[in-house]
Amino acid sequence: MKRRPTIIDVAKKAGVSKTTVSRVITGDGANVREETIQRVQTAIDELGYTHNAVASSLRTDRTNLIMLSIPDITNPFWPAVARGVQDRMEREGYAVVFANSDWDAQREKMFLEMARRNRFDAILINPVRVNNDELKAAHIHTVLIGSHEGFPDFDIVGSNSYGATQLALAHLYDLGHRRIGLIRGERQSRPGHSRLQSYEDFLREKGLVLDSSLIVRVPFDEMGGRQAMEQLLSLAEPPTAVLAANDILAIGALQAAHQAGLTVPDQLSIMGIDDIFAASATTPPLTTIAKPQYEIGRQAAEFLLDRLGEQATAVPRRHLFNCTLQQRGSTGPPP
Amino acid sequence: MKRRPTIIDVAKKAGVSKTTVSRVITGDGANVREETIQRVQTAIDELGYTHNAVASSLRTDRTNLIMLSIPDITNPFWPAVARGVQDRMEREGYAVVFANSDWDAQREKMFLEMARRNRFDAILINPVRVNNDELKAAHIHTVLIGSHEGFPDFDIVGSNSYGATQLALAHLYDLGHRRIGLIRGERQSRPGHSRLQSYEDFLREKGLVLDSSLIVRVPFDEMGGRQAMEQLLSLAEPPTAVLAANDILAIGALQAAHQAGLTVPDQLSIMGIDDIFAASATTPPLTTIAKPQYEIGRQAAEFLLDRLGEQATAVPRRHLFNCTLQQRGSTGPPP
DNA sequence: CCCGGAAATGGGAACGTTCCCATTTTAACA
DNA sequence: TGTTAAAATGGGAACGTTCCCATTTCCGGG
Repeated sequence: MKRRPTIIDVAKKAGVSKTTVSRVITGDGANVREETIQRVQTAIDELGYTHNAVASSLRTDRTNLIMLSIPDITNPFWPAVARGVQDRMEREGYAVVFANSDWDAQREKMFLEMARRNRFDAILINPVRVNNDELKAAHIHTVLIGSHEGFPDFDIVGSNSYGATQLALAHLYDLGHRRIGLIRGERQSRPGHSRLQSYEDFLREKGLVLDSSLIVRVPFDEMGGRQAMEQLLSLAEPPTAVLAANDILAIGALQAAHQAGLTVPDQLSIMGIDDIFAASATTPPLTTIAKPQYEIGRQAAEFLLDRLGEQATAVPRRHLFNCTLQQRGSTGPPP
Repeated sequence: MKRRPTIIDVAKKAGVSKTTVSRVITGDGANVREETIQRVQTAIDELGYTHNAVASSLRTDRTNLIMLSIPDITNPFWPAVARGVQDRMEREGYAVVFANSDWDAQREKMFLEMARRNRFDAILINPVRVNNDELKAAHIHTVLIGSHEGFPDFDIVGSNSYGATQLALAHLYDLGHRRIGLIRGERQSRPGHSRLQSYEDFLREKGLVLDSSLIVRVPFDEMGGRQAMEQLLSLAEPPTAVLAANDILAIGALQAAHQAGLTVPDQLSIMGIDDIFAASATTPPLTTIAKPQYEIGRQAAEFLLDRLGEQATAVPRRHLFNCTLQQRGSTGPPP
């Protein structure tokens, strides 16, 4: 008899009904005598009983499982966010599990489908390709992470990426730079867009001319950053400062600059956005814009818990954290 | 009527039995007429039916969910491994989900318990604190990742970390270094141990004296690396080369060396192990030992699939990949 | 000592699926 | 056209839990 013991076995052993056992297990011990609890507990221990969450979920329609869907687990930005999510959700008895889509629309969809079929209680997602309507059609509690436009039906937590870009550009401008390159990522379409918008607005406000050759769009990884920088340096009139849409791109750019024999920041200033771990590891350490990653995760969890409670009808909320300048060594006055 | 449609609703609509619907859904269409399949399919579409994986799992005792439990999602080593796992497992219809214990024994245990209760089909784990017997007691298919000793009952996939250390030390030795520091991590006890062993063996073999002040043990993060390096530099007779147990420690060490005004590699050589992304981003880029991360993940998945098949009684296997030297700019002859 | 209400416990039914086994339909062949 | 085996379909039980509602037990006050 290899069968796993069930609550019925426990009930039999303890000489009570399965209902009583269930009450003990769920901690719904309100109406169970202390002595009975003990008896059940020992039966559980002796049999080595383990709760079957699947059966429980079937009956209750809750799994206590939350999915955190992100595009790129390689980007250290996310683990920091995840920590905030976990700390909050685990306290409420939820387990948080990662789904890494690797920028793959197919995979993102697959995970979404999985969360739905397996009745995950909710999803936290930084969407890659999926849109508002598809998410809505999934009929699962969802909170978005990232400063996305075009998702009117969902709670969103993110950072003010428009403001972050302004902050970065202002820093470079104040140092005296007037010819500033922008390295954008190809993939993360919407925030990239918002950064572009911000860039254009900034130039307009300061009365600088918009030179489209200063805007380069590349894949969202280190190699992309390198390529972009090489392209910028090959211009007849290269920029004196470069802002990359995230630190990974910036690090790639930094490497390319070194390789080209340029001294940073004396001959060229480089900035990133995010303030990931590696940003302080480069030489010179990268000036960047820090986002409150842990807090973002935490706030997203907070929204989610509201949704999981009774706030079902609440209107979609939006919380954008402000970003702060992390001034390090990769920026300085123009040559 | 807010209720989600079930196969019974579908069956009713299509004018067939629920059994037939089930056959269509599970793709077990062997014995279903093409026309019937079509009819069921349209009913499914019209009702917007979605399969309830929870109910299915209850009946079949399979969830097609795999947990990948790792200590530190911040360490870029793991995403690379994960990719190998995912690519292989998803092809077989499994979804891979991350559990990040953050070096926390409590959390690691929690996730293990969760995988068990929720009837995950298997676990891939790089154990932090959990031991052989606890894993065995969980009664769930498990494959270990990492070169751990003390887990006689499980398949293990990892890299030859003993060999990796030898390789690193040989590189430094060949460059002429005779006084080599070792930075160990505190947490990852067993492989750290194996590295220490390797270090001692190497010195013995080369007839070098073992100076215990050259061995520093610190927390497994960047700050740890810095501390360790500061400590080593404060010695009366500091080492001419330093090997760190992983790249993160090495990067911290590199920073500390810069801060102390040392030129790497002219005045001091530094090496890491793992070859994570950031290793090539430092200045100078880090010489390190590369592990075949993707392949490790892939092989682990392969072992797991065997277990999930019929190999239940197979004797535990062990696959250690060899590592290769990634020579970059952080090592050179001693001053 | 009995009564009444609260506390404790128990017995199905239900959750949505898959599997076993039985039954019906199909089609091939004599 | 009848026979038969194979193909297609259907009905109920089972998976292990929780919930509803009924029943029993307990205990203090009259």
